[in-house]
Amino acid sequence: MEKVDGRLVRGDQTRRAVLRRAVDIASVDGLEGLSIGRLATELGISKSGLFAHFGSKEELQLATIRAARRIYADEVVTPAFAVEPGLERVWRMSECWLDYSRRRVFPGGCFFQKVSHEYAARGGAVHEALAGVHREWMELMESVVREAVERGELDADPAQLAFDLNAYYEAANLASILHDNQAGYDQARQSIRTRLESATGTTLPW
Amino acid sequence: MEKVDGRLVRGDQTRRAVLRRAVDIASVDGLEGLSIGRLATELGISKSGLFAHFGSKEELQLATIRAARRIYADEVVTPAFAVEPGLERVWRMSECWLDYSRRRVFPGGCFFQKVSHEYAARGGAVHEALAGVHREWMELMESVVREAVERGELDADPAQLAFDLNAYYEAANLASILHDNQAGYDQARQSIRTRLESATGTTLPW
DNA sequence: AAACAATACGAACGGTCGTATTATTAGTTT
DNA sequence: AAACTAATAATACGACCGTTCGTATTGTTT
Repeated sequence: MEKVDGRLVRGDQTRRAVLRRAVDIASVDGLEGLSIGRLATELGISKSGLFAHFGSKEELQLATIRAARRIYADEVVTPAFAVEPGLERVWRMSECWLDYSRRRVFPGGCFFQKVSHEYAARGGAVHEALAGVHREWMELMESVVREAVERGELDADPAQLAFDLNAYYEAANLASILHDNQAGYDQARQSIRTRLESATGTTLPW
Repeated sequence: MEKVDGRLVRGDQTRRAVLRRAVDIASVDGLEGLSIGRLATELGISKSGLFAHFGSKEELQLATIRAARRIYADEVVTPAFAVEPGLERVWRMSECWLDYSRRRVFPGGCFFQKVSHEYAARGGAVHEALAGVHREWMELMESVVREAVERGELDADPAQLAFDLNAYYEAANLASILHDNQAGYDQARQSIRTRLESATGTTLPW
């Protein structure tokens, strides 16, 4: 079944609703804390009916990761790619990331930071999926930086600068959740600006 | 009972063994994944006997945090304070931190990074304890940086530099666990060096 | 030796977990 | 309207969770 000329049918609607709730829960309580019974209760559906959509907890977790990745792409990557490649895009991506965290697109802050730490030291398919997303993201950042370098707008090692920027993002995200304030975002913004200005030799126009 | 002229007595020995194992488990599986039954089985003691030492799961978690804090102090703070205050100590603390992570003092990497993310978005005493340790650590870093600034060995905003350094540490720690390699440590070391050199105007002697 | 506290134990509690099996409802097709 | 299929629900299972209880063992104090 799945789809009928673009319209969603019953099963897929449910699946969507489940995953939308799942990413929110997991961003707060993790992919382990995401329990099938709880998810079903919160959505007002039966545990067994929900379970049938995924077949196993691990499949639910993997589907949740894919759903979160789509949201992340929409909220961070797409808007950054709306501006020209180069330094401006590097800056924009940083702004988008901090905004994505600050706006609490996921109520527990960045979904991937949360669950990556949860599964960092464990084996299994969930770990592999998260390691893959992390690699993918770092490579994306690196390529965005590299475009700026190739255009002569930045003098830096792309991998190194991507590492630094990502480190600022994550530190800000954790601090803001842990202490429930915004101070980390301002510090990160300042660090990003300083880091980019020292790699351009000029003052950023933003 | 507790102690007899410095010698540990039975109960305290058990408590120590429990907590030593608890920090290791929690660094991999979190403070939630740290279950009393599992802990007891691994140590070859009874679940109820172990439980009696703490009275509640939350108390066990809080005691585990305190135990981890002692280890962290021994492994990171104390060796850094063995050298003179100032720039050298800033550098040494960075080296100690990366080494603490790399040596896997806790098998899952930095205990506090792991469990801070676990409890960042939740309420309760465990969250408060972890937020407190985080604040304490950031203030310590800041004061170490400030000493270097006051001696004229560094030109920087202490809070800002502490934020950056801590961000590099944590990014390296996560990358190394998630991808099971050392690349993040080299990148962090490079970032720290560059950051400090740009704040001194000179080349670091290390 | 008697009394007392500290420590550890096994068994059991009510709950929740993920999962499997079986039944029922709803939607589409003929 | 009947037949078929996809989607949801009901029920049950064993495993493990944190916690409580009663009891045995050990060590200290009197």
